Amino acid sequence: MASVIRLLVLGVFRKHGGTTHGYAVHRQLAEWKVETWTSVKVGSIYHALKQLTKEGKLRAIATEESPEGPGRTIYELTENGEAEFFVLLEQALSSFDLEQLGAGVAFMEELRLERVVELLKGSLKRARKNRELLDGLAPTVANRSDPPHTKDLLELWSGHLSATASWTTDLIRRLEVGEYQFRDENPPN
Amino acid sequence: MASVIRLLVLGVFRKHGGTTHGYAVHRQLAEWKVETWTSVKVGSIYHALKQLTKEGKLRAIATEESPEGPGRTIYELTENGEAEFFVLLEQALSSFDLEQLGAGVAFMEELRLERVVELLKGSLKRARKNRELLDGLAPTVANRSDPPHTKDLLELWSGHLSATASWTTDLIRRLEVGEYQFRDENPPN
DNA sequence: TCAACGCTATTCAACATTGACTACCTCGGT
DNA sequence: ACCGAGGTAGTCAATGTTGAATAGCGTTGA
Repeated sequence: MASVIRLLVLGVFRKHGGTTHGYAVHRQLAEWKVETWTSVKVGSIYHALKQLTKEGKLRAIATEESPEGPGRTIYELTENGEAEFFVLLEQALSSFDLEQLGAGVAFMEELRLERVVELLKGSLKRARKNRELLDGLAPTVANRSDPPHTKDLLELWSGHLSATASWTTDLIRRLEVGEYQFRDENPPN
Repeated sequence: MASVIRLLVLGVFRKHGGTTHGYAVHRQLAEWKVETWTSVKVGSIYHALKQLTKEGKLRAIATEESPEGPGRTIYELTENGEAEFFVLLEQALSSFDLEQLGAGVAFMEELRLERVVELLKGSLKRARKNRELLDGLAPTVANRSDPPHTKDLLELWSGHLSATASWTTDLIRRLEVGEYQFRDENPPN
């Protein structure tokens, strides 16, 4: 699932009014400390730009000679790209993969609050189901002390899913008590 | 870090006496339920075999016409490959990445018990340090309720590291009370 | 008997990722 | 005046990943 970088790139384009260049994306992601909660690398940004362009989700509109340093290629978000953004966003918020889920949360206010809660509850359900699956597998594998220690490994993942689930639960609670301001809400007075 | 698949492949070779073919590796990994605790895919096995061969860590010794189905290429583990296995194994047991750590644990009895405990303690220390780093970053980022919600995302990772750390702590405890049988130990009587 | 399915065993092309490299500019210090 | 560090902006080749495709063989049930 390589869609994290694509979601991030498209999200930055929206935040920047639909028009930017690679380095600005880079700076924005750095400002957001994205390296701490994903494994995206700088090089991938430019690849994503090219790939998204090839797919008609971005359009290269100019090569600006920047005052400082080399010229930059300016891209523009297309309608197709907008659509892709929302597809990826919904996917991300439905996932229980750390990076995916994180990237989704970063842009969650682009959806309606109710929709976000709905998707997160789906993610939670899936995480729990997966956890039960792992726990259910445990009796079918060999002893904990026998290599390759599948039982131990299943527990490692189970614990990880558990941690994700409680974080998500907490986030849903905060969303439901209105701790986050969404565009379509009235501010509390 | 793509080394998980390489460690797994080399590990299967050792378990199979240093000589096997791709499909056997595939079956072994399936038997170990590796898909549940890593994201390795079948296709990657064959790539790893070729790459390791190019690097002199495996040697293609024959193309056997198998009784059922197509012919299989038999590979043999070289001395170079043995060395690589131990490098990757130590790396994996020092990591706090889920897949990496898991793959390391799967083959941990190839090292001495004391060494495994030492490496796991290192991993634990690194995980804790990383967690502190994330927690230390929290005050420097914007409000939890401001996009991209970096604070929330840092907490997600912090929780994840926490879960990994307690699993590792538990494993170390079990290792230290002798719940796992290592080759160089005397069986308890 | 024979079609459909699933197992055996691998290849391949398309796509993604990475890190190193290029190259240009500014600014502060010596 | 010149050097080095660091910011700006991106390319590229090597490497890795994925899913689909290929293709032969055995089994089973209609």
